[in-house]
Amino acid sequence: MIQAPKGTYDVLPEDSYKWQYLERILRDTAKTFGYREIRFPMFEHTELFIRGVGDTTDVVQKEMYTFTDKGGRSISLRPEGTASVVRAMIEHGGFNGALPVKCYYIAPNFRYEKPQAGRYRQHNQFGVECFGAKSPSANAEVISLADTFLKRLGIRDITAHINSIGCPNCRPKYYEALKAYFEQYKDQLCPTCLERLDRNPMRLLDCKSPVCSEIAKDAPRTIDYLCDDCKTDFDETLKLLSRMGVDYQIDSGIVRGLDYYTGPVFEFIASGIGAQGTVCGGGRYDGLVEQLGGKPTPALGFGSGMERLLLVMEQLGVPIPGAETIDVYVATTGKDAGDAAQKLILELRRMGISAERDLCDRSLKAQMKYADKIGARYTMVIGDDELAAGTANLKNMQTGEQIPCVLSAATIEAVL
RNA sequence: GUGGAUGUAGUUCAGUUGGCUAGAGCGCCAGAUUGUGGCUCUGGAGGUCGUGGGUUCAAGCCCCAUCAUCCACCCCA
Repeated sequence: MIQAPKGTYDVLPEDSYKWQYLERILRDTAKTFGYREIRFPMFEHTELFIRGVGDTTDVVQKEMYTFTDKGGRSISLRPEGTASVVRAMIEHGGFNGALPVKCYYIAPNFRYEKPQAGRYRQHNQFGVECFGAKSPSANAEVISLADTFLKRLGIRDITAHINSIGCPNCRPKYYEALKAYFEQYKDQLCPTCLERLDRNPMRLLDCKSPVCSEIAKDAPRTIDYLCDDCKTDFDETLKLLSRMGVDYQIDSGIVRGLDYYTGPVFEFIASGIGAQGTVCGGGRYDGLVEQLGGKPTPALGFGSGMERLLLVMEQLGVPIPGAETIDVYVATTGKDAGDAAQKLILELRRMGISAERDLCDRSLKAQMKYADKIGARYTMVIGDDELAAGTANLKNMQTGEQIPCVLSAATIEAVL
């Protein structure tokens, strides 16, 4: 049997309404904040991610689906959205018009990872990017957007964890202090942390091994090493968040794994959906546009994993509206009723009323059972008697009440 | 990439220390004086026991390999 590739999954017809609902809330929220949708390809030149995401990151080093196409180009399936957005904006001169440019996307990402709870090889992400605004109010707006859609989805008890990892000016001093601190404990650190000490020291703050995390507790914190600009930017951002009613906590362990982040970074972390609890993560990346060949442009954004959002909602028991049902099921019996039913449902459908009839030549009883299972709101039985009389009963499947009704789409519509 | 757990009908699972034609609930299909769903009852369809080897008179059960799923590490959304 051929099954879906590892780390992928199917959304079946009985569940797709959940995705449609989620997407609707996300789009509506983005819209109310003045963000417009951007769409971009599912694959890009590998070079884009190497330069954009960073060639030291795990995402680029070992998780990309990279292949050579028939033209000899190195192509990669998109592992994250931001690099593509920036590329598209630079390519089309998006930063030459009115700033800020604010856009969002809903798109799948691909990473060759080992699947587990809340982690897939193809996952869908809702992402938001804001270009050309350096102000704390831009920071606050983006975080507030995330906070807003989470609330609108009914996801409570999730707070924003915020940190600032500093700009290129303050980072070197911090790195020095950080390295000096961890060097003292070199003999106690886990093997992966030892490696991180050289490659990406900030990741040490994030280690979950008991020994390392104990050591990390007293490590120098980025926020104590911020330059004046970064510090006022951070403080101002927090002030605005409080004013906007966004619950947050400062968390010096938030460091992010993509190279392009600078300044404030944040994650919304859920408990109860397994080890992969980050439901939304992002921050400022002021250097990325220039890095990819555009003119220096301040920017920030976030990505939010939609599978995880759905997991959290399920875990919280948040009701998801919109399960699909059918308005009218027309059951038939006898030889001539089929044609009449066909005509009727065609008219109903033209009016935008969803209508179905038997397609399997089944008994009346079986048709009624089917109507019940698909959640038909009303059923109508047409047989020889009804054809002769020109009327039939429209049955409310919830109450069982039957309403006599002329055999015309217009009268049925009136009853509904 | 590392570690742990698990693979038996569509699905959730039983299946004694290896021993007859492999079971149940739910779901599906069909019936219960032949024109009306939900509740109940009856019957039916549906399984290469993940796959390939091995041990044995005999393997769903034991051994090896392999694949897949789940969970954790790592990493990230």
